[in-house]
Amino acid sequence: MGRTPQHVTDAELAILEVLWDHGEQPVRAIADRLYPGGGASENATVQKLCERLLAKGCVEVDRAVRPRTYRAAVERGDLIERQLESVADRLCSGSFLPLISRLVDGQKLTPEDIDSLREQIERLDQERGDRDA
Amino acid sequence: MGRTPQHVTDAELAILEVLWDHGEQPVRAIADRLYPGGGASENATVQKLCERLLAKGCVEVDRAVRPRTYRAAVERGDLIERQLESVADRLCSGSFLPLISRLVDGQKLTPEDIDSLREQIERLDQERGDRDA
DNA sequence: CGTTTCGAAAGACATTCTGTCTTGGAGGTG
DNA sequence: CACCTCCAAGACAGAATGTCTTTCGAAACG
Repeated sequence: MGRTPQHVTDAELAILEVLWDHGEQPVRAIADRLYPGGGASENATVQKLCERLLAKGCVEVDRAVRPRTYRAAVERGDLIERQLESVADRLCSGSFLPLISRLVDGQKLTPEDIDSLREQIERLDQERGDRDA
Repeated sequence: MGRTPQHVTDAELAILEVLWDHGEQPVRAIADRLYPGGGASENATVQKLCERLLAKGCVEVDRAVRPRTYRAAVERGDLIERQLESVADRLCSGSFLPLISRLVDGQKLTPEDIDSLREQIERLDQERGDRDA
């Protein structure tokens, strides 16, 4: 339902960061973190952003408790994947290999990253071998 | 100079696609491809988009020839890299490993992609070995 | 029970971005 | 010079984005 991979804006992302890092909490608490010393209008801003995130399926709300609490309904990795899909669709006809190739060939990865990547590949190869065998 | 990694919009990307696929050409020719049967206003639209791409450093213009020609100043891979950097900055504090992990672990890669990727890694390892030795 | 405080929801608002179109003028061509 | 193409600048509407105000209902408190 409502799997709507819409774009998450910067201000909305800030909300999600708080929810990811500190868990479920009411609007007020989120606002206190994002706008220390903020007043009523900042609360309303956070409220509006939470509503938009709700419409995008990125957060869920618990209407049972009195100050209603919001919690993230997507993980960081989900958003990463959405964005990567968007890049692949726009620039590579949906293919992901050009993305990876670019990362590997550029100086974007540390030696540790490369190591980790190689292990991941080997693991994948192994799984594939198991299936084929 | 003016290395301005600004966001390239969809309409601008369409211009770049034409330049990538068919090389340097004047506004008129680009418009004919994007708006077959289009009139003067479509030309102006393409003209405006080319100006914006120019401001973003994504195209260059040859002012010597009479109908001035535009050519791409960035490659597809450059844009891919920009976008990946943007995703990494927004969602992973600039780190690229989470992006790769997500790509490899998800079902986003075909077996052929995996093969290609493994070769790329081996090539990198070899270069690294040569340097270290 | 009346009031008073608080949170929720809706909407108003200014700003920016995006795609499109119009205008005015420069620069060749005949 | 008359003409025609092209370029540059800007006008424009619609959407997105971040912020704020207003309103309403429900809970808390006397």
